[in-house]
Amino acid sequence: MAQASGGVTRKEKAGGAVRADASAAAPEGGIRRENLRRILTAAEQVFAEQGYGGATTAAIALRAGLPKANVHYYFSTKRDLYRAVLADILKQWLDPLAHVTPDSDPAQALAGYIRAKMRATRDRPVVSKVFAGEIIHGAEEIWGFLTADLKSLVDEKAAVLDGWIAEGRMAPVDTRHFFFFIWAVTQHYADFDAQVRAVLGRKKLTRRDFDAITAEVVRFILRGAGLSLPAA
Amino acid sequence: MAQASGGVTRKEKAGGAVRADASAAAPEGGIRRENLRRILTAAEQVFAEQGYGGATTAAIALRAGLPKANVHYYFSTKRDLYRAVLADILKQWLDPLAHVTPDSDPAQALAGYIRAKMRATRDRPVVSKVFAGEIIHGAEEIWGFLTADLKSLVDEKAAVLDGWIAEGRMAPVDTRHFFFFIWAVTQHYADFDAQVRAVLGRKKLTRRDFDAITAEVVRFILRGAGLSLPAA
DNA sequence: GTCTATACATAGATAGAC
DNA sequence: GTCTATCTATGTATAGAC
Repeated sequence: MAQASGGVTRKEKAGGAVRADASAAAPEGGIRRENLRRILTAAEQVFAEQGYGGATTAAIALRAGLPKANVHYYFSTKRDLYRAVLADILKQWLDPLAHVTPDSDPAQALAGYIRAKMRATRDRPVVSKVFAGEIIHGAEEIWGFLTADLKSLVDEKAAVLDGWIAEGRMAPVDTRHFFFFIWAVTQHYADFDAQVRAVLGRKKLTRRDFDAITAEVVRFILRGAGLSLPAA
Repeated sequence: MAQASGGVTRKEKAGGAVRADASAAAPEGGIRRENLRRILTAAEQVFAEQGYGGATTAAIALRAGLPKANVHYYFSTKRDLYRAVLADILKQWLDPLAHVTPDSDPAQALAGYIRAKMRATRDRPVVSKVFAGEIIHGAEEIWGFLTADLKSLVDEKAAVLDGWIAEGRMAPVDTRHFFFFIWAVTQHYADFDAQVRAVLGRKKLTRRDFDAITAEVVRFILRGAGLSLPAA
């Protein structure tokens, strides 16, 4: 409130980008940070619901609770904002694969990976939908990520699985396609949830539903790799 | 050329919809039919590439090789055109499931279904992408189809599989989710082909690639159901 | 039945007061 | 750093000559 903006004699360059200068006492610690977060969250939802083409900056601003011009202040173009949303998403996309290491038990490691993917699906379905839309429409914006980061990681983890196969610890499958199968099935429950609910005749899937589905998915995929979990 | 359009004294109602009246000798059999086909094909591609929101009637008209106004002559709104494209798609969506009947051999029948789905994926990837986009964004337009036609068909076919399970002819799986798994994996190769190509490091998947992938998919899914094909 | 020209709305983006 | 008012481009849709 008491934000005295006048009287600053120091010259300031226009167009500064990364500067996190919080002159004049930001009361609750970073309006900028807060607004960025609001915009990114809102954008993620609108892009997921409407697609890139169908999303409007007005709708994003509305959901973020900010005026339209404010969105353009932080992201000069709609495409810029879209890229930022994708960058945000990619950061968390690779994490779950950490479960898969050469010395782990195949069934346990893969089950862990699948469960992590299903958990991400349940907790942040919008993320999966934005990602899906991007790939369906050609993946122009994340082509570099797919051909570099994702490809190397898959190559690396596929090699781990190939090792397991060589040791007779799992059935001989095409390991890279095996990852595709895992992604296909897990993401299906985020991206195609409308179809899943329609066919099952459910208005909404409960947490309990999701746990049951996860167990079924794990069983199915492991069996496809000639594995199974101890009955516990 | 010699198309005498004047002199018709017969009164014609405006806004007639379904009339297939080919007055005044259509030389090569149905300009209307031909144009409708061109528009629908073009629209299918543009919707697949850009999404509903990103698609423009101008782009569709351009690809159809017709003036923009002509598109609006046949489909008064963009949404109408979109609905027509979806209707076209839904007609062929259920067909492949015909393979699955109570008296068929489980492995053979399911393999046939999976192969049919993969073939459709390869031959008409755009169809799958339009369908995917529609579901991802809430399936408003095809909700009726999903909850009625698709649901009944799945319920019916799931009952067939439940029968097989009761007879011990396949592993006990949740049969409706089993269909989700099949759709997820098969459609992944149409909808996420960009990701598949990026990770495999291939510019384009050949016909041979596709046959190999299909075989791998069949093996994987059947094994997930405790089945396998005779080695042939 | 076809197509040019155009109306009308809304989109993305910016200028400039605060 | 924020936001009202506005510019310009583009989109959907239509009127009306041919």
